[in-house]
Amino acid sequence: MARARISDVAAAAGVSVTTVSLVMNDVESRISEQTRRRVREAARAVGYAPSSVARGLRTQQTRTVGLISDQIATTPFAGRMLAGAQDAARENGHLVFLVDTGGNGAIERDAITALTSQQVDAMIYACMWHRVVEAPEGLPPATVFLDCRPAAGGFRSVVPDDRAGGYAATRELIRAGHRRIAYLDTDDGPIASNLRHEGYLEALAEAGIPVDPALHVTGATTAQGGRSAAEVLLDIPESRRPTAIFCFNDRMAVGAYTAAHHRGLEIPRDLSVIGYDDQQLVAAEQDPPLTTIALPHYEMGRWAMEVALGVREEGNDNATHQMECPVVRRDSVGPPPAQVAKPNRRRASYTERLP
Amino acid sequence: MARARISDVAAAAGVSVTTVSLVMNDVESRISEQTRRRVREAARAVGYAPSSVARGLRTQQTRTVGLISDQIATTPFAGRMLAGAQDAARENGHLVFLVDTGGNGAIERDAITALTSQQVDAMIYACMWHRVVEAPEGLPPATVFLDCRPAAGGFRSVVPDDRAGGYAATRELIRAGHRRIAYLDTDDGPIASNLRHEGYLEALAEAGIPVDPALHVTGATTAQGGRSAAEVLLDIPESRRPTAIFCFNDRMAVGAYTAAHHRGLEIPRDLSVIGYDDQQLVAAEQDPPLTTIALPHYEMGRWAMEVALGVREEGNDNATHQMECPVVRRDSVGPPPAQVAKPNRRRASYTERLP
DNA sequence: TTGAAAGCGCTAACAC
DNA sequence: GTGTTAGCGCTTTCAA
Repeated sequence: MARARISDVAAAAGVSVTTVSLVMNDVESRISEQTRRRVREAARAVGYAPSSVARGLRTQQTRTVGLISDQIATTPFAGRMLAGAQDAARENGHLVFLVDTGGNGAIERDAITALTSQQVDAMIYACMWHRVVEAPEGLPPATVFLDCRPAAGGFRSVVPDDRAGGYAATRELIRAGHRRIAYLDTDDGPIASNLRHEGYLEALAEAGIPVDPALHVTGATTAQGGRSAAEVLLDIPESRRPTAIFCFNDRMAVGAYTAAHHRGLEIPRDLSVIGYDDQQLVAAEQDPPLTTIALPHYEMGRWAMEVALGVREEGNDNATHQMECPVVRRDSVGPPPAQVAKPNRRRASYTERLP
Repeated sequence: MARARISDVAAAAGVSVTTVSLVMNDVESRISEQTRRRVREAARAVGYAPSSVARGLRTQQTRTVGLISDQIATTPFAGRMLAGAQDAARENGHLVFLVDTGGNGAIERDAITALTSQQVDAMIYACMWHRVVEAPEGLPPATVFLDCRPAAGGFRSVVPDDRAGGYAATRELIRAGHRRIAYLDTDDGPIASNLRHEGYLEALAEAGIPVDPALHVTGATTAQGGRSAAEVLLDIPESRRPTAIFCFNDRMAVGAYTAAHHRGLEIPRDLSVIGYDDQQLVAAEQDPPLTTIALPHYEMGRWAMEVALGVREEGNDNATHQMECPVVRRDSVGPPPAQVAKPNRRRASYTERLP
């Protein structure tokens, strides 16, 4: 059976289409309560669902948003970001078109064309990790960049505050009593790498801890990469060896765990470790559960959508919004082992961050 | 500046809108090559992008698909499934509306209404793990169920062949020489749990291996759950202790690793382990990398989309399509340790499955 | 080989 | 309080 049209409802209720339209859209109250009821009943009776397509054509507003992302498939981060964007879209009565380009330029161009043809009300351009990107041609100027920043500016964008995150991670270790703190960095070149390093240096400087270049090592952003880099650190003679390692991400932190275990070092008794990302199914499942810095993916997704839909006022059309990365305390950070003497057996107990 | 309309192109090219429409849609070749060129040039000149909304209203085909899923945020599986669906949609010129309901019934109902109003050409109802579900009201009959099966039937659906997967996993261990093979199951009650168990029993029976109830243990589907359950298995006196463990999923297998390591058992020398899911950032990153059974998420996503769009013919509108779960060989399966005597130091080398 | 015109289902300006 | 009608931008039938 074919879709019911507004005229079917009008006929069934014995009114005009105008009346039906007015009732369905809750416009003014110039319609009598009795008529409203009759219309609504008729609509239900004929199984009427208004056509968003016809409405979109008429009003030139589709109540849809386009979300272009480079990779949803290969990173498990995507979920939270999409969830935030989705929730905000739903709360504002919008549906989202999701297009995953896999980083392919041709697909990206086609996606922009297709979404433009669909006359989406707003567009979001998302990356799955913090990056600086060339803004592709054809994006509407109101596009919001999510977890990335357009190289030439000109768009609103939201990214994590990696510098503050690096600072917070290092502060966390300093506060636990550490002075020989390593930064297990990556050489894969993400923009976050430098930013977190800056935060690390800032926290060190603030605490009056001299920088030891030997404590800055690098590796690939994998468990294996983290393990190799951690081994370099643990090879340092004990007097100068780090008592705590701040890892670029959770995966590398897992590698640091492995390296430590292979030398009989127990975490956090002999070595404190802090990660970054708060990656689901990774950070919390380690033994001991990994203290880490969370990327505010959900919040960034929500922010981007709200700004894109215009429900959140953001003054500058050309500004990058930085979002805080909170510390998630678990059990991989404790006080440093007692100097020179026997290792200190006391084990700090940290509790999981409350929601 | 406002969108260019088809009439703008017509005016610019000095032809009628009919001609422009015909050219833009590559209909017949009744238009002279010269006119075609003129039209295309004019379209480019005025920056014309046809309105899918107007076209959708006219043709009653929107070239959009609705994909409703219960959870994209909380499982890292989603990505591959979405990627498969996306790719198939794109290849067929369709855009996908993604709605994540978080399992909330009210949101689900609203989503179905919204997608119906958008007049999507097809609909997919996806779960993030293999389940039997109550089909919600209002789904079009042509909806395809992805990674789940409607309890009452009546829809096409695609799910992983968990029974065959359990069989394959167990076969893999039998072929490596094991006879005392445990099934580290879950008591969280997913439908896959029983199916994989059936496959396990079938492989055992086929090989003439008697079933030892002590080798069937259960736990929560987490690393911690896997660890506790594995400890029960490893507490069994060595003569009857399993030499291989088939784990319900990769996370539980990680727990089995931990339990083994805490007893000084080396994998795969002293104990072989096989997982399920081939979960990214988990299976491959273990030490040693975990041999596992892959869930065909990408393929299922693609299958569902192709069937939904009608580009793949599937006879029965009421049939459940089962998809193979391939073995992914890594390094956690080897021959059983030599009986009674000293452990066999030989270590089997398996190579990663080629793409 | 090309064009005129109807109409997809809805909203909103205007008339009553 | 309610109804008539034009028109959103396109496709497609029919006529030339």
